Amino acid sequence: MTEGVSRRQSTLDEVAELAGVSRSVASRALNNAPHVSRAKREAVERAVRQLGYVPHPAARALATRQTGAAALVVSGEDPSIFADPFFAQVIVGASAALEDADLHLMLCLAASDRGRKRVEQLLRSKGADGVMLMALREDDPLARMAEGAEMPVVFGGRPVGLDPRWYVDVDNVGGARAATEYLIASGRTRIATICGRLDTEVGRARYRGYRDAMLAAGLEPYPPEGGDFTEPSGSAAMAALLARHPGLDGVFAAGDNMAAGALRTLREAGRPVPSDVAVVGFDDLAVSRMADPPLTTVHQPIEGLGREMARMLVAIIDGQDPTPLILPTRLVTRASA
Amino acid sequence: MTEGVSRRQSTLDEVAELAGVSRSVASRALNNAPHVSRAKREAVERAVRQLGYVPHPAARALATRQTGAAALVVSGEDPSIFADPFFAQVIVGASAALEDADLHLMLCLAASDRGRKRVEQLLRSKGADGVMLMALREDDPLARMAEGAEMPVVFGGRPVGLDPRWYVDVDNVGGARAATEYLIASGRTRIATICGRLDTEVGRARYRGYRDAMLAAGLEPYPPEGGDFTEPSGSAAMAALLARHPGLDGVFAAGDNMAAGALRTLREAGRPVPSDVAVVGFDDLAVSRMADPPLTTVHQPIEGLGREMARMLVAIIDGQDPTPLILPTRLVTRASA
DNA sequence: CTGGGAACTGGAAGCGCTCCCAGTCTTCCG
DNA sequence: CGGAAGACTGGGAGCGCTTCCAGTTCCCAG
Repeated sequence: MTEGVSRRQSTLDEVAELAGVSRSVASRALNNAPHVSRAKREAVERAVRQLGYVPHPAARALATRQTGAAALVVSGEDPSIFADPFFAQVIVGASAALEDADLHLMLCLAASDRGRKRVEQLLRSKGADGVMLMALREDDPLARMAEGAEMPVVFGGRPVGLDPRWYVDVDNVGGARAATEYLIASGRTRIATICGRLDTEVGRARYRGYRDAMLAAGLEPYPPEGGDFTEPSGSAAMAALLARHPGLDGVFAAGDNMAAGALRTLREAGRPVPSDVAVVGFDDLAVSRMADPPLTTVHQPIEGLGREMARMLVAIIDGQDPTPLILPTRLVTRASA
Repeated sequence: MTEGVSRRQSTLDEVAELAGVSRSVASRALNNAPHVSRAKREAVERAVRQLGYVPHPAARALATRQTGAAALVVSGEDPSIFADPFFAQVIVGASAALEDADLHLMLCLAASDRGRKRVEQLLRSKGADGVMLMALREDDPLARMAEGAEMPVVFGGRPVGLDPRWYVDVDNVGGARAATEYLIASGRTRIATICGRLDTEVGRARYRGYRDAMLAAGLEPYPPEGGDFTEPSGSAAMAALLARHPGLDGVFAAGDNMAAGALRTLREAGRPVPSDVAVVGFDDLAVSRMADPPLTTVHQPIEGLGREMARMLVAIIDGQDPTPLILPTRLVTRASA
């Protein structure tokens, strides 16, 4: 019961000595491996408690060649891309799943060259047991590094032009199609789109979904009006759209932040939503509920994305070979469309 | 030039052998320590490049007793508290500063008991070189753990009832006072407040600032109407306030999310902002710019908070003893007040 | 009572790196 | 030209843990 508060960090040797067993037995007891008699196991446990012993992670890592950590790397030249609440939710999910596997989470914001270099080091030095990779753009140097890495790598969202072995993605095409179809079903015919960066697979997939739905309904898809998933870019794109196609009566924005920006521009332009222009977003971020009017949007399981990525990674680390996963999306109708 | 792509991870011994030097020299060359002749240093560098050698972090950690990582732990029983974009910004700042010091970022969301246990292990096993601690509540078990830890600990925001040696905080009292004074200066007299959790120092400090300003102006401060920094809580608190004090003409909300909620309730209640009720928030999150009307709020340097925490931690790790830091806040006037 | 196997035990060899230290080689001053 | 300060060098002892393996002990069928 006497929680030891020894100054110096105690070692396994000390535990073994106090328990009157050899270091090997103590080690086995600790990792509850077989071949330890009940008596000694208990003696070791007692000693551990008495000494307040905690194994030294580095030593263990060195011996087992496992670090006990997984990395989540977020690519993007501007670190503020990470400020998008999207990532926070991914992290919540990933963190929970990693906790279940008793792995620590290392976070790498690979924005600068320096940051990328460090990620590369991490990959090559086996500084983690596995990596989750997010927000890759076309020709992202991180993709190549990851390919070469001898380490489990799970992609969050498919990277452009690559077909990785392990990834978790969201049904972007289906979601975008559903959103557009909803707009069409509500009687809109001049439906434009504000799309995300087209050098990302998300951006492309959502545009593809929009276009598919338009074509299927015999409508003319608008050319992509580009945003970068941020609120200001959505606002600007909406303004451009309004200037070019004043007669539009519907907008599918490939992200809620952009949709919020579009809403702001429409409000400022005196175009009531949804009576004049209907707007549908994508993501179902908190902002969609707080927007005015509340945003009809495509819900995607963001936390689930993080969770599944982590789970998949854990499975790979455990020697399994899970199959890629595509998470479903679903339309959430609110007031904006 | 031949980037080696050896399957197995190469070791320092191999580098040394290839360079024709001893392991010691190779090690010194790598860490550019003194006592290595120019020739050998170059030979080592060449060998490193040829082998694509990257030092093994665990081995290094074991030998140096330094892990090369710092942890950011966010406390809170509900992991979704972390979804607040506030933390994302803190992370961006901290990440950048840690990168400068070549430290990795470990993220711990200490929500469950299990999570807390893991943090404790981390603290006691020296699994990181230092820790940044955020969002502590009154009687947070994490505080005690941190006190006992023989590891540099920097607090982000002062914890309730403790006076830690190292912390970075934001001038919450001053910011809240400025916000309230602004409301007063604009002629409002019946100014209520929606405060944050009063079991956190932030919540208390902001209420104190509000109260100070009210008293100084000879006005009667309203009793704290409680929120928990989330949008729904702000909305609910506003509704309660409206029911209790229909005549109020100003509200200071101790957080932008809550302010956004208040705005929503006011809109739904048909109380125009700011003509009828003026609203000031705190945080200057993205939502404040996107709100309708755009929110007058107290800007706090969130990324700076993260950055300074990390810098302070690095300084401590380097053996210095920096003094606590209180970052300034400043009022940003927009349309809501 | 035996022999044989299963269950247990602890010595020892690493894991890959750092760093102390004793020894070697320069170099330069008196 | 002798010698010592000073710059280099590499051997070796760890850092704390896991794990292989040879040796012990124990139990039970024969």
